[in-house]
Amino acid sequence: MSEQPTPTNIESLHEQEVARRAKREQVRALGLDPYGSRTPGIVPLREARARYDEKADAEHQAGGADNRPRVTVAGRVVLLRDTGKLVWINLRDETGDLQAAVSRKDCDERGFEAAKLTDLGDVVVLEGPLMRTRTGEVTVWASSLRPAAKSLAPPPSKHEGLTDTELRYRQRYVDLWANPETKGVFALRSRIVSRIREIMDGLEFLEVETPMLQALAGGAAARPFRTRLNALGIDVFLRIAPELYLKRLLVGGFSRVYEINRNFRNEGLDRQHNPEFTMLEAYEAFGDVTTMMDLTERLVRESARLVADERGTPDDLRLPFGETVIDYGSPFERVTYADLFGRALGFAPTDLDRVWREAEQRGVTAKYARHLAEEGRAPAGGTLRGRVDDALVVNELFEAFAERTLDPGRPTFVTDYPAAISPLTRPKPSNPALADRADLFIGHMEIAPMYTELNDPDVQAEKFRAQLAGLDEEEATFRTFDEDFVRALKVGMPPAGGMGLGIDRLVMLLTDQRSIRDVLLFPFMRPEGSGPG
RNA sequence: GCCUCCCUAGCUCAAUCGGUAGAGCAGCUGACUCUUAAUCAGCGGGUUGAAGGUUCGAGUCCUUCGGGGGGCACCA
Repeated sequence: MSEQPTPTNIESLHEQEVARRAKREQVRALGLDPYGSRTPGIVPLREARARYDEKADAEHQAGGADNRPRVTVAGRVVLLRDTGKLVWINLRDETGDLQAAVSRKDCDERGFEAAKLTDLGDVVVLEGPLMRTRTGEVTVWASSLRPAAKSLAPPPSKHEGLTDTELRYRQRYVDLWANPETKGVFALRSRIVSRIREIMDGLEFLEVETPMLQALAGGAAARPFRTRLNALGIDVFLRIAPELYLKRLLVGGFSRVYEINRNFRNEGLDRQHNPEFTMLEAYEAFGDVTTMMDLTERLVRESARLVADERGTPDDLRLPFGETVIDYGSPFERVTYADLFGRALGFAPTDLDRVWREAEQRGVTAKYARHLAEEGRAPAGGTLRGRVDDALVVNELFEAFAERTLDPGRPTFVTDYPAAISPLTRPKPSNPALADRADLFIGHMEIAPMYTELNDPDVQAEKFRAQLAGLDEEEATFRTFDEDFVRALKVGMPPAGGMGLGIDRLVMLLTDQRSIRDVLLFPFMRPEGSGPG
């Protein structure tokens, strides 16, 4: 046929693909299309198994009338046992596995011949009555079999599946059919996101979509991806956060908005970071950090409940994550930033002499020295104090030594963050050095920050300016002052609470996956074959 | 970007101190109408990620490159 590979081509193919191509031709010679066609009435395998009728089967086996339910099923061939005039085929679809048998006596002739030409990994359609074998296995006893998709690729080990992590990520389409657990993770992810949408919609939050292509990449402190808008001849950025647009909607009069969508950050890749990741961001007019904490706790607990239901233990919201068990059922812990700092370090974050001494001893200020040196502003061997914001150094100590002391099994809100590291957050009226910001930690991961949003345009403008002051040239190109956002605040934004929930990390926790790549269908991978050879 | 470990047949894995690459499954040929990781008999399959180097001899040691895992840095 026209699409047959040339001889030189065929030599380059692996023997197993050659064999499969030959069988595909034999299927065509039978007058069957190896790639199938529209097929009505296909019953999912789990449903087919459920339709098995014990009485009808017994009646038929006793020589009575054949009232056995008949089904049409389709699936990928995951096991194959050819005993001559009887071929056993184990099918798999997204609902599970089911056995079928194709006998020379009971199947149509072309179907039987096609069964003999079937390989592991092929997709086939079978039709026939449901019966139980002598060993008790519910089986579709085929009256017909039709090919639906010839697989030319040799399948992974039918026993071990696909274990090579690189192949699992690069060829997710194989991983998904060969390792059913993988499909389970992504099905659960989908249901978790649906549940979150249900809850948000039920609370009358309006789901919106805001720009992913932005002329200014604001709303967070991260390096953006830069791209080009040819029509206007300008550079634009993939968003690092939707925050500044969602807040504009509060100005416009929407009182509760949320968005579940992708953010892009041009940073490192590791077990908790992918260049694109999914966030829920929500804003509530006349809310504050505490209403957002309540909302976050509810979203996380209800998501955990969904997973617990799935596990068949709906009343036990303690779920495993690696070696630890996380308790989603009890009220989440709350601890202030200063208390946690003091407990872990043994002195208060306001004791700046001690902070600087410890920071330099413990080496957390080294990177600031390096940065200043790179910019040629380094004080030769001198102290950094006075040149680096105290709050940044406090936070270095906090992240390096305090965060890790949190109990990974108890979801915990850390509250009252320093105002200096929270530029979009409203300072606490009772203590302007602190911000009305909280962060939820679970399993040693930061899952969600929550804020009382800043809505004074003058204070916002001042914070933007302060943030821009110390930037190098490269950073300055994407951290431009967002004039329009300040203009929006001048129009007047109601007081509001806001939050961002990292969906991928939440799914990691709830599906017990230690790598973000295991909860992303297509995690970012270096392109194949880019180098020499 | 840095450190470190890994890459052997289609898949999953072996190969002692540097001694001339094996197994199971898959594939091919044959047998088999209740098997289910089917079984039985036979057969083929490798530039050991790539390129250099050391050595009488390299899957094994060294260098560079590619890809991956883990860690650091950056960040959520």
